[in-house]
Amino acid sequence: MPIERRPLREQIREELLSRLDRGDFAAGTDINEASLAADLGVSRTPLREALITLAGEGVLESTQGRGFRFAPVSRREFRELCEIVAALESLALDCSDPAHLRSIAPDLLKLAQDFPDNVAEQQIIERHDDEWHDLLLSGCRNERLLDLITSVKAGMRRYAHLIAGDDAPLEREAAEHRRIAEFLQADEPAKAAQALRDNWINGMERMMSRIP
Amino acid sequence: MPIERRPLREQIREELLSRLDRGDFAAGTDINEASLAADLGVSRTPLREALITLAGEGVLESTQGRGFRFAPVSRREFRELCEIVAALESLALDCSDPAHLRSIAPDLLKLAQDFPDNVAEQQIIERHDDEWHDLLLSGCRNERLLDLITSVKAGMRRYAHLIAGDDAPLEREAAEHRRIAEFLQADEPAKAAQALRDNWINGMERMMSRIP
DNA sequence: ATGTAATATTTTGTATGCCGAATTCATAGT
DNA sequence: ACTATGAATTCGGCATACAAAATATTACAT
Repeated sequence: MPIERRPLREQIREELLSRLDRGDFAAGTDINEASLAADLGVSRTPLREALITLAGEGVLESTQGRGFRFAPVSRREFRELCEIVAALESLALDCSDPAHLRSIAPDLLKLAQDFPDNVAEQQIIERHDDEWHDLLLSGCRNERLLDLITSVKAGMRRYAHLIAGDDAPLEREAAEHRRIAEFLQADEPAKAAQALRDNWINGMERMMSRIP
Repeated sequence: MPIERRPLREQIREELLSRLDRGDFAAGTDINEASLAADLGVSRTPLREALITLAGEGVLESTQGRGFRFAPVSRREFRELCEIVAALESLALDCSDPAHLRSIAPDLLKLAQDFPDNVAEQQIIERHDDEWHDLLLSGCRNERLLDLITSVKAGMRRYAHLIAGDDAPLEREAAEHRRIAEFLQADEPAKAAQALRDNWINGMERMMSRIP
């Protein structure tokens, strides 16, 4: 087996993102590099490198002399992010091979149907949703676009833990996923792309009330 | 006057990008951190921070143990970037205040007409083109989107110096800009957005032959 | 008591140093 | 002559050390 050898900065970045998912960090509060580095068991150098990448992705803010802090959440920014991801994922569908889309349609349908069954834990649901979108975009031939989508979605993880509870929206989410998959199966990619954009906009509106 | 106080990493990033515009760096060749740092008169630390940022924007690549290199150019990647920027700028138009768009239309028209006059120097032309697009997007209310566009365009700077020479494409570029401005003046934002997307796709095709 | 100035402390930003991995060059064996 | 193996060297990754800025604290004056 090939043993894992990746830069510390990447591992740190992922650790910070997953802590973010758990809602560990209070938005807007400053990050103390020394204490966080000690907590993670690394030195400040790779930590700062991770912080800088996260700042580039919009997860963090920084100001001269005051270091980094988790960017505060806002309805406005969440709307902006959703609009962006909607456009990007829609473009990704356009860049995909229609034949491939048809071939994955059954799996997408199946995944969408499994959705409401295991509403056990929050983390599971998010994973499930990500998995669905990843599969949807798996046929996209625009590599740069996929990277970009991943990066923008990282900026949305600050909002992830706000979804907790409330099952009703999930069923609608699943219904919309089914709808998209059906369009793909029927070989109507344009309609699927439109439904995908709608899905993001609807999901945004469902979230809005939960954001301060 | 408020004296400029910005992190070194940002100044370094911009210096590297402007060197890129001048075609100073051969794509694909490895970067030697120590010598580049010495050349810039800074230490490796802020240089690496700038390199990491640029890698996040797709300007550089990095592999474990081999450090950073300027990502090689390819027709494929250039097409991918153009498709992305076309979609993003189009979205930015959608997010703009129609009234504001109408109000800047005359200026956009004027700028587009000035275009072919001063074909003196390459740098001037690029600045001019950037200025036009910046003005076009100046009414966009999606801040995150504007940042993202800036970031993606940074990744396109590797292709900038390939445009040198050849005036014919520039006139077509100017004509397309005029067309977009006219749609805005006529209060037809949807058609303007379509023309903008066409502009990027056409510009891409004009460039294609120049990329190895 | 409150505001301000001077100082101390904390924390970021930058520089330097060390270690290990990766590449290169040399040498030996086929 | 060519490949393979090992030594030497270069270079990136990470840690540590230092410098500068910002914040907190205290003393003093009004």
